[in-house]
Amino acid sequence: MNAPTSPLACPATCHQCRLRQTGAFTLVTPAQLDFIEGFREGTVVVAAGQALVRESQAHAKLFTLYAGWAFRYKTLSDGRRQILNFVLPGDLVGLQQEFGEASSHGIEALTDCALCVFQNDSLWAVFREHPRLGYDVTWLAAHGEGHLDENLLTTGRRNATERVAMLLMHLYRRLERIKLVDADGTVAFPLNQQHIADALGLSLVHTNKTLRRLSSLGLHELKNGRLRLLNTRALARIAEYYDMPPRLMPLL
Amino acid sequence: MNAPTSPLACPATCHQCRLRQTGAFTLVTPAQLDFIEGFREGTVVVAAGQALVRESQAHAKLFTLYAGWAFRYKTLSDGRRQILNFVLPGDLVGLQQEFGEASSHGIEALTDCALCVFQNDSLWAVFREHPRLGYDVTWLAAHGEGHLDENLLTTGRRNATERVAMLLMHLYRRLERIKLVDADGTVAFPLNQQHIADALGLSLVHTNKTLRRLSSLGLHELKNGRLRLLNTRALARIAEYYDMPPRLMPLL
DNA sequence: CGTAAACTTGACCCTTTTCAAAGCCCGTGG
DNA sequence: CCACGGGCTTTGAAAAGGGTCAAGTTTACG
Repeated sequence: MNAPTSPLACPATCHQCRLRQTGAFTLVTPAQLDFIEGFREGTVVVAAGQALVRESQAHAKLFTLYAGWAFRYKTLSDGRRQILNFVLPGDLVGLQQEFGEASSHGIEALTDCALCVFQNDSLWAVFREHPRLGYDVTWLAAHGEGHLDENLLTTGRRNATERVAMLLMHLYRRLERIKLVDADGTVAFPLNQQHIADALGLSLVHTNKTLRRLSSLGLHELKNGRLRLLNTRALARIAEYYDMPPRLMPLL
Repeated sequence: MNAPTSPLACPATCHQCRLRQTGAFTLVTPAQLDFIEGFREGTVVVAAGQALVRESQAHAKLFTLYAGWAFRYKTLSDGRRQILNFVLPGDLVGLQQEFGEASSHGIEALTDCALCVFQNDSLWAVFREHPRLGYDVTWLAAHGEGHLDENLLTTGRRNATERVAMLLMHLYRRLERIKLVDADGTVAFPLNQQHIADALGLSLVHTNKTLRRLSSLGLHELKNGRLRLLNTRALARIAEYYDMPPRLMPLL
């Protein structure tokens, strides 16, 4: 079993949270921050490849990813898998289980992950005692729906080239917001081609060929687990990706 | 212009709401019901084919569909359209716009619709004054995400037959919950094949052929705008549709 | 009745899938 | 230091599921 190798673990207190320093998140009052910290039940580190939530699991925890990548997915009985969305630092996950939707999805750590776990069964307390935070949770849920809408358009109506372009643009922009783009313009990109295929509703082989075509056209470069976009104009045009001005997001 | 023809308009007060009598929704206290009614800004009737929300519209209203069918969709510049989900009576819509997600989708009335419109900009008041209702809104948002997850699995990984079977089962079950199935086992089914195609990420022609195949196998019957499922076992098996025991849903 | 919209069907084409096999990268162990 | 093996990527070739085109046919309705 591979133990997680020095993953940026969550800081002891929310006051030191790296994420809040990125400028991507809404400001909170000290009182709210204290409350959030109290609501936090603990922090966990999970190794790459491990399940954060199993696909049938009825009552999973609510948590915010602090560092690393994860993904939500569903599978059919014969093994076909659809990745629903990627979970990046700052994302709140587990609302659906919180409300007892057993239907559900699995969540798997793509890289070593650090996460802040919240108390089970006390989400209601958040709403009761800090309506503002409840409102924020709803904001996040609505925002997550927006991502799913986009992914649905992608798998339902875009062709292979457009799908790949969309994925690259979308992930890159999300990483950019939380200041995960390196000075040299590259970002860590831990997905393998199977993940990309499963996220886009394509086969592995066709994903490979499409990826290859885009990179040979000079649109992107993907090596050593790092992604660099070489022609964002073209990628955005192909994908019809319109990035709205980045808005501040709530962070629990 | 076709004026809406006697569509079950919303009752004057929420106390007479037909939906609350279906047993599908959670009970609310009289105080909460009064609050909801106060939060309701008015009721509107919209004719089939009209837009409830235009696709670029920045600040749309929040509303609950009272009667009729609608659907949320997104389109690409060349006209390809993806239907994201169908909106049935009791569904709350517009959260995303409420939070200023301009990205967004359009919503179109599929049949004549009656809806309860809530006050703009005062969703926050709901959370502040009735945390319980805020919690319910979040529940609904999470539940909606569950639907999108399922649709994403469908368009991403199911084949044409499975997709159609899924759509029929899913809609039928939803209608069943809100007591819209007739005594003879049929339900009103206002979708045309183009809608089905757009929801499933298929072409019109292929949708037709698939639908035809399923009905000639005796799995369903679709005529005069009414749907009857003749072999739910088979349909459920094909689609891998597992309906969880119906849970009570909040209703605003 | 006549017209338009919606549904059907057949034929052909193309994107994507499936199958198969190499090649590559890297960590492990002899 | 090098052989071995496993995961991931690349390629080629063939098959298929689904898309596109082009007519019909039926149904809804004014």
